[in-house]
Amino acid sequence: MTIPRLLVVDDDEDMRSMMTRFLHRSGFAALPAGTEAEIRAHLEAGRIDLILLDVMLGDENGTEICARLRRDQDVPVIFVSALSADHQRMAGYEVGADDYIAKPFNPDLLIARVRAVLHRAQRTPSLAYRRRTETYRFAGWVYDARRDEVRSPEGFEVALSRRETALLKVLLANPRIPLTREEIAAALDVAGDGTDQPGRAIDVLVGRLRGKIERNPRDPQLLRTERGLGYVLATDVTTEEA
Amino acid sequence: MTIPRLLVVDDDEDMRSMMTRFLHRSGFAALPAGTEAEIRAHLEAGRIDLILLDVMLGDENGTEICARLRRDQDVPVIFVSALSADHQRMAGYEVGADDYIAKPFNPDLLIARVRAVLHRAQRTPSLAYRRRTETYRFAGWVYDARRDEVRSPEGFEVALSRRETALLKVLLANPRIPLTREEIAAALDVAGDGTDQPGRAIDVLVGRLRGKIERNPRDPQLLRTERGLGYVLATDVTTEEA
DNA sequence: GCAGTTCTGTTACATCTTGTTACCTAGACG
DNA sequence: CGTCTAGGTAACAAGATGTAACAGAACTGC
Repeated sequence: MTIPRLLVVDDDEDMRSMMTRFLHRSGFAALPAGTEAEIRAHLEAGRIDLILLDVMLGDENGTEICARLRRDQDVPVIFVSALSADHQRMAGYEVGADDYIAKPFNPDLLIARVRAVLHRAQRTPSLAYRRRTETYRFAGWVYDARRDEVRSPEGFEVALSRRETALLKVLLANPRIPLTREEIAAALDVAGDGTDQPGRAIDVLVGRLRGKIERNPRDPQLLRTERGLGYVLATDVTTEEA
Repeated sequence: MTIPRLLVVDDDEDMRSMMTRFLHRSGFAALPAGTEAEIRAHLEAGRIDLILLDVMLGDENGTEICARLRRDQDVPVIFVSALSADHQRMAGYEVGADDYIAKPFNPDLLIARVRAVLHRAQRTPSLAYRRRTETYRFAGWVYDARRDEVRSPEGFEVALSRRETALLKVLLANPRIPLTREEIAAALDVAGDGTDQPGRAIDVLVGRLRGKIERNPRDPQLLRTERGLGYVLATDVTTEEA
């Protein structure tokens, strides 16, 4: 079972990054999107398991977007909105929403409801009555989250620093999805204070992780560079519950 | 589509009949139940599409019932409860609920949420997403899109830059079809801003790719020039699904 | 506390990528 | 053969990325 891929649609950058961060921490892949065109592009480009859709998108309207999507897409949609009156919720369900969450929301509750919808959509087993994923495998490597240890394909244990481990987790939560330095930094700095310096910390961190998990760090096969964009874990990841 | 059959589990007779009435009015079959034994009897006796489960059932506890049901049943469950605090909701989702509705509730909203869960539960779990072609072969060369690597007929891996790889992909997608510089540029610049300068970037790029995949770059056999028109990949291409 | 070790961000410089420019060659055509 | 034009490509420049070296922070064992 691969990691669920969610689309986070919100025109507020802060809200989007906040939600993305929480989702990443909970083991989801979260892709940002701002317009209907971007949503459709993502749907065509690859598997999307669920869309978190803001109702008020500047001049756009989330419900109308959802209604149009529903004409040819059955992807699960959860509305996230500051409009919490019953008739507004009703409008959401009428255009085919799977759930409707009022802002401000409890992040843990959001995650729980995302899991519930995903479970019902039969794309991922609900983690509710199962253990949280504890083991990730990729390209022969194994990351055991419980023991917090990494083993190479040959079985040797590789010591990663805290920061390197955090980076690996972020990547494992988003296999094959290019992440910008900003996204990575945001996911690493859970207490993101927004003071994002334009330093090269992420580059150096990536280089250090490469030095430990790449066969030939000068020619990285796993942790690839997306020039002008960021980095991507260029392999599939399988997960197992403990 | 037959009429959905719901189980209404509540120990309060008034609440039960009220919910049942609303459900009937909305075209559902609503069966009352009060205990776990009754629930299981119904599940075994016939099809049940969804359970509306009160959290506080006298001396029984709805969440525990749900947790036990989940061991062998995947029937959708919506909790209906006067307990609306976040941690109480979380507890509901943790035992596998599909939704959690606080009392008192708006009957129309209840119906809408029932419909949403039913829709999601009854949808076909197909939604197979098509894999993209992963391997291209041409004139002995192999381009593995998954690994993003190119191998010469002799088996050597050839390192292409991102831009060169993109060009190769465009050509592989259009074998034997001459492409103008404008068409190539448009295909390469996904975020085509329309500002197409008449520069020689494509010519130089073609030259660089030739330098890597042509036996004799001065006498190109694969990436031919169509004088006055553009360039063409002068070979057949076979593709394989992963 | 304290000294040694490890971790992590910054900096500086090397390297890689890619578009532009300038100049050259190959064909076309008379 | 001379001229003209499209195309080839070396050289350059700008920008992005890789990484060694350094220093302060954090941590460890005592």
